[in-house]
Amino acid sequence: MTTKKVTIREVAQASGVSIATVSQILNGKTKRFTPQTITRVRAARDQLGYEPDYFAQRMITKDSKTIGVIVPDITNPFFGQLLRGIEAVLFRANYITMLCDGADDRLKERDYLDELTRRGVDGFIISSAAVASETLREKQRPFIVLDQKMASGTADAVLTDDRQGGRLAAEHLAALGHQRVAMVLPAAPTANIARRLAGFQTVFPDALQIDGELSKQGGRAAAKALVQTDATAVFAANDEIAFGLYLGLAELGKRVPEDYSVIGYDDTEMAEYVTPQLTTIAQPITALGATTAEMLLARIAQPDKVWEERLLGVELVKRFSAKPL
Amino acid sequence: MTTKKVTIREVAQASGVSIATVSQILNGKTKRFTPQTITRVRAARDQLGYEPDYFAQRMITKDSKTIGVIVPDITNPFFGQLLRGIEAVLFRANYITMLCDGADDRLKERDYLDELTRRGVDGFIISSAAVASETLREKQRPFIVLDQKMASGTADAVLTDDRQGGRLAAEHLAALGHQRVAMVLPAAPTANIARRLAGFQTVFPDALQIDGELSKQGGRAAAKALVQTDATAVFAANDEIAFGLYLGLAELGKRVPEDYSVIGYDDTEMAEYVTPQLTTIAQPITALGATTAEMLLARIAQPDKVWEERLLGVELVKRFSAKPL
DNA sequence: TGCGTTTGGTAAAACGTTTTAATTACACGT
DNA sequence: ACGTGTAATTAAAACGTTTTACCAAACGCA
Repeated sequence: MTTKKVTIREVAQASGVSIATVSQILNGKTKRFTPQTITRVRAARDQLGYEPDYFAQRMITKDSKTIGVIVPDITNPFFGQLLRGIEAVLFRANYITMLCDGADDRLKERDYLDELTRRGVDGFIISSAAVASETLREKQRPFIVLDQKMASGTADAVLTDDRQGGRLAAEHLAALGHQRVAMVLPAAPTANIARRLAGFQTVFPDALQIDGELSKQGGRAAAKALVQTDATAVFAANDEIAFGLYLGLAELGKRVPEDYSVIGYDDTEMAEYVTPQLTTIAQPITALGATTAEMLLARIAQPDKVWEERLLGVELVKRFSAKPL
Repeated sequence: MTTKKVTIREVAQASGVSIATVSQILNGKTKRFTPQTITRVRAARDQLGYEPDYFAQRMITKDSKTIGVIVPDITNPFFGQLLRGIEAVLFRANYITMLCDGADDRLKERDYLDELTRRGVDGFIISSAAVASETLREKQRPFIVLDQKMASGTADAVLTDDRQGGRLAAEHLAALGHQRVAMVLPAAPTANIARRLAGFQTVFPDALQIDGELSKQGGRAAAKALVQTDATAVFAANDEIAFGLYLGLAELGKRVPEDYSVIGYDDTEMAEYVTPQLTTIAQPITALGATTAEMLLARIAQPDKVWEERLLGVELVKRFSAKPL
């Protein structure tokens, strides 16, 4: 706090021109100036170590070079990987990402939304179902919603083919000879989870549904309900639940895959490291993040272009948690 | 973008007072005004939906109510949990946290540091070893460094008792009858990892050291080196490595804990869900984050208080990945 | 009445930029 | 000598607050 800030005025002084000149030259509007002045100004800038004051700049040009990202649970490695993708492209475009962990708290997410708006973020990436699209729209900022289809034709969106993912899981189980199957998913599923279920039901119209939060704990608890049924295979709404199932089932003396085949969803890194290695539906997590960020940037650059919607594919990766009946 | 911003001037107009009055009242400096004007102003504020412009405010009062947090790898669940702790207390204090994923890239971390400084963050929480304390100091901002002891008496720090953690792991292994043991850790360990090693060597002065990055991949690769030795037990520098070891060992036809006892470090959530459940040294991860944030806030409130250093305890949690020889 | 003191409030400066319209200087053609 | 055009630069407004010093009116009191 000891060294005081060097201002544009001092640079102007040092190079013997007006502050308007300095501002323009340093912002690349170099057309109208003579080579000498240009070098003179730049030299002064370097020599004094001048950095334009961020807030003063923002007062004029209202953009902030900042994107707000809201995720529901930063503790879930899925979002860690997703953020990698988002953040990488944003950083390359010189944007700073403001990460907000909603912690599954609707109110908190709202607060964040308000505060970030006040702070003039240039756009939002919403990866949580908890924020309604109207709320978002009234903020009058570009936003893109991830993995959560909203009223279409009214916002950008990037989706993965959840329906296909659900079907893939079901088909694999069916091919393995399973007839009685269950899916564990939250009691109030978000749109994307619901689509996974729908896809699953394409093959198993009367699959059992077991309640379970989207977390390891949720899966662990769901195991108790599972063993009461006559199902021989489970489809977990995400990998975290599947991991929970592993433990919950073990606690009840059941083995995977001998007693229960289980299929996860996401293909998070850990899926490969768990025993037995988890058969799961792979989403291109990092690519998902990257694509999202790119689309938002495109929207910011060109606010009036037509709404775009992108669908990314998924695939089944067979490992060892599902076996023939 | 259609509705234009409502400014303090309009509020003043609406309540028939000057903008100075509005500003003061709305900032709680309510002492000098009559109850009626106060209510009148507040009413106008509410009625017009006035929100002070963030950037204009920041131009005057230089604080930004923002903390920059830099982590080396957001993909590692340890940092997810840590962030939970940090973010929760910051949010409660009305601070926004700007999360930056260093992605193990020194240069990127530097860039972030520069940019955040320019944007006037009120302080930094550094959880990565890659940024040097001098670099940090020259930013002239309060900062606190986590789990990484720097030149002491010159910055705040919160540490966990890594040395004790290392010793605990070693003692457990010794009690189980192991004599030949190894530790896997990065070739260029950071200060905290080095302390774990030192503690471990307290009991096993000539423990083998196997190179391995702090990731699942790192552990997986290290397994190959491990099986070349005559060690019967491994101490992994963190849980991620331990998980990697599980897989790597399995790929080589070895079983845990029958062939190798393994002990992890961190007690991340996953430790309980893996099979066999991982014996590990528990750090109070979320508390660690919370404490750090609190200390930084305290420093910001009172920049000249004496440097503080806090040491948090660790404990051994026995599960099933280490067994008697 | 006169005078210091409190009360309630405001004018104006300051924060550090960007941007627009104006100004100067000069060359050129007639 | 005079307009005309153009190239280089700048003065000044604007952005929306907070803060400080000052002011007028009312009050207390001998």
